[in-house]
Amino acid sequence: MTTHKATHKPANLTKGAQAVLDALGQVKELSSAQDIYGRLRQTGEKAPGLTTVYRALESLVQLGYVQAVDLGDGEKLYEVVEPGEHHHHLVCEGCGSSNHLDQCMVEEFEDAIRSKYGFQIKSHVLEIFGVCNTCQAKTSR
Amino acid sequence: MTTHKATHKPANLTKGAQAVLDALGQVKELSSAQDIYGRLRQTGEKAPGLTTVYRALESLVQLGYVQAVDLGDGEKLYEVVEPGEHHHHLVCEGCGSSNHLDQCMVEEFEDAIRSKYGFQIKSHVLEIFGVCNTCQAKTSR
DNA sequence: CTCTATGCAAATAATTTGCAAGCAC
DNA sequence: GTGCTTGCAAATTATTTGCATAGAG
Repeated sequence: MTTHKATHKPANLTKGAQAVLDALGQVKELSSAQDIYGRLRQTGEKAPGLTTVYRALESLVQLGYVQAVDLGDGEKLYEVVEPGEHHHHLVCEGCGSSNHLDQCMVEEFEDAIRSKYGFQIKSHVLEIFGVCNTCQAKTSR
Repeated sequence: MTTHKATHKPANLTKGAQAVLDALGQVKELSSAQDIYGRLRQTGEKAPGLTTVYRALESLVQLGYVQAVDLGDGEKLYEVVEPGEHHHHLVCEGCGSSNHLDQCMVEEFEDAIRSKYGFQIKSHVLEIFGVCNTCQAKTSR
């Protein structure tokens, strides 16, 4: 499986969007807009404002560089993805960590759904909650 | 094996919760807390307050009579389900309608995920967005 | 100069919380 | 009376918008 791993060099990005993308690229965990804003404030001295962060995220999502994830707790989370890609998470209720599923099971069903319901899939949301390996050990202690 | 298909008669519900459950049972579409609140105000003369609606929904979800759905647009939607059940939706971006998937594809993967990632699934979220049959016809016009 | 990007403050919107009154048993 | 339920208003939180300034070409 040749995943043609060519991380498109982000271009045409505003300064703010670039800063946000960088900040987002430095963390492995999902981050909220406010997280990013906070992180930028600490790191740089000339950090973009919250408004800019929101606007930057909006365009980055639009451009496909960033994926938005909504875990239902009132704030959206973001993470960097390969342009056009997307993925889903295993969110641990114990430690709050989230790992990517290396494969999107929904796509396997797209054809079936299309033919069964006559529904053409444009996008989807899939997040799985539970207890990760590590936390299972801790809990059963 | 008697499939004992007895729609558990909701008991022990507060007046408010009962009203909310009734209102929710009368609509086929997903409804927001505010929707329900509005509907209750119109219908009855002695309608519960917004606070009560929120609190009722919270307990109904807890009890398993109602399922909460978050489509990522900032407000949670609710619908009545058989106690303990849950299901996912095909949400049409054209007309906003949403239909249930008659089967939860995620459950088929639970074992695979458990053994592959050592992750124990407690719950999950799956919503599919696209264009329904009807709207495809309209759009291609 | 002209246009887009940015930032601050104010505006929204959904939901939650504090607290006093109402009802059930 | 005691305790759970309710409702109103105020508080909270995330996000958006108005508007005026700063920066790029």
